[in-house]
Amino acid sequence: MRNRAGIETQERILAATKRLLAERGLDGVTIKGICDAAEVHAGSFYNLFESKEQVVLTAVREAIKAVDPHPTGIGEDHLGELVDAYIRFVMDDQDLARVYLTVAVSGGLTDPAIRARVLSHHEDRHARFVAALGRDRSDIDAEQASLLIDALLAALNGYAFQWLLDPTFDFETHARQLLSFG
Amino acid sequence: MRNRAGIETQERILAATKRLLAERGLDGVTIKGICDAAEVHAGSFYNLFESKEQVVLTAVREAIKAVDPHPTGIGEDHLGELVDAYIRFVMDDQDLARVYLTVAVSGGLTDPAIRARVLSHHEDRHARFVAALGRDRSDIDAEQASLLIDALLAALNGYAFQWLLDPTFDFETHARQLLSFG
DNA sequence: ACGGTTCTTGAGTCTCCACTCTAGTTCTGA
DNA sequence: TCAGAACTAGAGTGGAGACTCAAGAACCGT
Repeated sequence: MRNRAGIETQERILAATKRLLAERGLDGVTIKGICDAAEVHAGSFYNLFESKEQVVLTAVREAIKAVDPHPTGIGEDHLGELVDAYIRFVMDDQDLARVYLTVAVSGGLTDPAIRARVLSHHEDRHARFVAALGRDRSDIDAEQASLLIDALLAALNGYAFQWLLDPTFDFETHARQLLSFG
Repeated sequence: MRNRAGIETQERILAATKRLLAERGLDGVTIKGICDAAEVHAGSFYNLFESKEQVVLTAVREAIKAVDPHPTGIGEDHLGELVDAYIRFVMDDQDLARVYLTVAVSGGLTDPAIRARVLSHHEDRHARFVAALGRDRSDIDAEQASLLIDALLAALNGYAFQWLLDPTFDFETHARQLLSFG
């Protein structure tokens, strides 16, 4: 059983990990960095977490959960709502969004497990977007719809990446704009 | 003065560095990895290169040069030609393209110098694309043109990133498709 | 207020990395 | 061909990073 003090430091460590992940990316995070930021010594860290990997995975898992709060959710029957949901995710919890994007980007390139996860997540999203588009526009055939969604998601990802590099980039306006094409 | 043997080893080391950068990203590259891949010992490496940073920068510089062979080039007056040039860059020298993209992505997140470079390169490209669009379509005003190019470049970047994660992704077809929108 | 559990500390281990050094080998131009 | 320069091998250094450990301090149910 965990003491109140333990739970509190655990949360402090997790928060520090998220912040550092968002700031420095996967490889920029060190135990020393986390411990300094959380004002904790290495021994305490390892009393509360098994390994560096575990904190990072915990942080990432929370971020992924935040991207997709409702896998087959309500109120996302239309393309506009799906895009809105993504915009909201990015704007409402910017730190968590940065964690997700940073890890997807830096981890996707190097870690096969993360890459597989990112790609499969992309496929899921693609399917949902295509379904929504089909509902909105019955005049488009399946192949064309798939290509349109490819372009939409690519542009959303491109914007997200740009926002990662330049926090002043107006992600929301740009993302919303995309719906007026096609 | 450099011997023939030295020049050859130097090239082997540089080639290995590019391959590893493309495969593992900025942080995944180690001297040991490079030396193993190039079949060389650390002593030889440091006889031919000053530091790890130097080889990496050399590799990256070559990659950047390959992205933009003609900063104010001929035969790029139209949007289609600019997009074609980018597609050609990605398809013709895939390893170098991967180096560029990987470093832009993994370095852009962590290294302020690389980030600044990526962003300024993006701005340059944006300006050239907007100018080309203006030439093709005089009916579009400047602001609208800028937004359209934002979307086009974001989608191109998104596709490039997807191709990085999944080498079987058909970058060429998708990129070409983008021109039919807007 | 007592005893067992949980927390914290901080020095210490182990491994990996970038980089150095030296002694020996190969090249190359005169 | 031979001397000086360039190259290579491979052991070694110093530092950073992940993780451990033992001993004392704080916590908490009884």
